[in-house]
Amino acid sequence: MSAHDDARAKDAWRLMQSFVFANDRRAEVAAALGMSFSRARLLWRLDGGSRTMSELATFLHTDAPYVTVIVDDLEERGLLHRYPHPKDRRARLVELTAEGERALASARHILDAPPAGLCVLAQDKLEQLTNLLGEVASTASGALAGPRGA
Amino acid sequence: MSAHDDARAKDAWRLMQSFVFANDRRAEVAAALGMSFSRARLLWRLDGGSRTMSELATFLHTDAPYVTVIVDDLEERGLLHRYPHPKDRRARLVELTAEGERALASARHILDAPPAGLCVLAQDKLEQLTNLLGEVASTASGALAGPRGA
DNA sequence: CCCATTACTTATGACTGTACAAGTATCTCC
DNA sequence: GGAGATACTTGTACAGTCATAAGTAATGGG
Repeated sequence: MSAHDDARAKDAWRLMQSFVFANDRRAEVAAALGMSFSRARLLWRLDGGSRTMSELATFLHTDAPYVTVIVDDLEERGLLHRYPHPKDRRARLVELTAEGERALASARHILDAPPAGLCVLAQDKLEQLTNLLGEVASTASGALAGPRGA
Repeated sequence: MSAHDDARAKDAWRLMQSFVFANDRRAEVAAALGMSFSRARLLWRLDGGSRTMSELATFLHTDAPYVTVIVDDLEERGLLHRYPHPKDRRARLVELTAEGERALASARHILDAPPAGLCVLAQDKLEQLTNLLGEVASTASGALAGPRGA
């Protein structure tokens, strides 16, 4: 890749990063759910099924004791519950409650609202942008799971 | 705007947000500088010239007492220094030291490195993406200042 | 069978960040 | 000229984040 391409990738990255940071919704999600964003991210991870405590620790990039604290808190709020692992009696599984799913839907609703800057783009350009971003995403080979915030 | 456009804007936003979150560099910046990301953001704000304490408080969305604490810390590390306002003896101005500028350059270097997913895009597509993002940015009428993290 | 490892929990401590109260010094406007 | 507001600082309390140490219970491989 030429220096020109590298400069261009840098421009694109800077524009993208600035735009996402300028339209940061994490505080809004945290406020709407009445919890920190990292708790919301844990709920997000439980979308699609149960997880073990250690898997949640890996996902959140944190140590097991702190996951215990977070899961305690969310369980106390009625958003998830723990239950024994069917095969490994050391392990616990965690799944969303109905109320947790509602909280998650609320968070998704906030996060997914596109900023004004995107909405006013011409239809053909919006389609182009989406296709290009889709290509970037598939090239990055990352599953489009929930966002990873601080 | 039609429902179709709205759905398309949503897709673009979701792809963009996921990509930026998946390539979140704030922890890396914090680790490299040995400080929290909000301290790094304060340094970023001083790029381009001095600011008053109250202006920094506004920028960081925090109370004045905490800005005092952060500025105390950064001054103690030799990254910035305070000096009296020439016209308002109540106010203090804050500016980067040479070492603070070096720290800022280091942070910028980390933040600006484009993720692999962008670098492998074809040259013509990369150019298209950059142009579209530039249009989004100018439409959003937001100055491309430093990123705003949590 | 036993030991090292794993899964999770409890306890503790440090740092980050928010918020409020109260203080000093200064500015501005009536 | 003085009262009210502003700029910043000091102090305090609290919540969140995140780490380490040590504990119990269970697993798996030698």
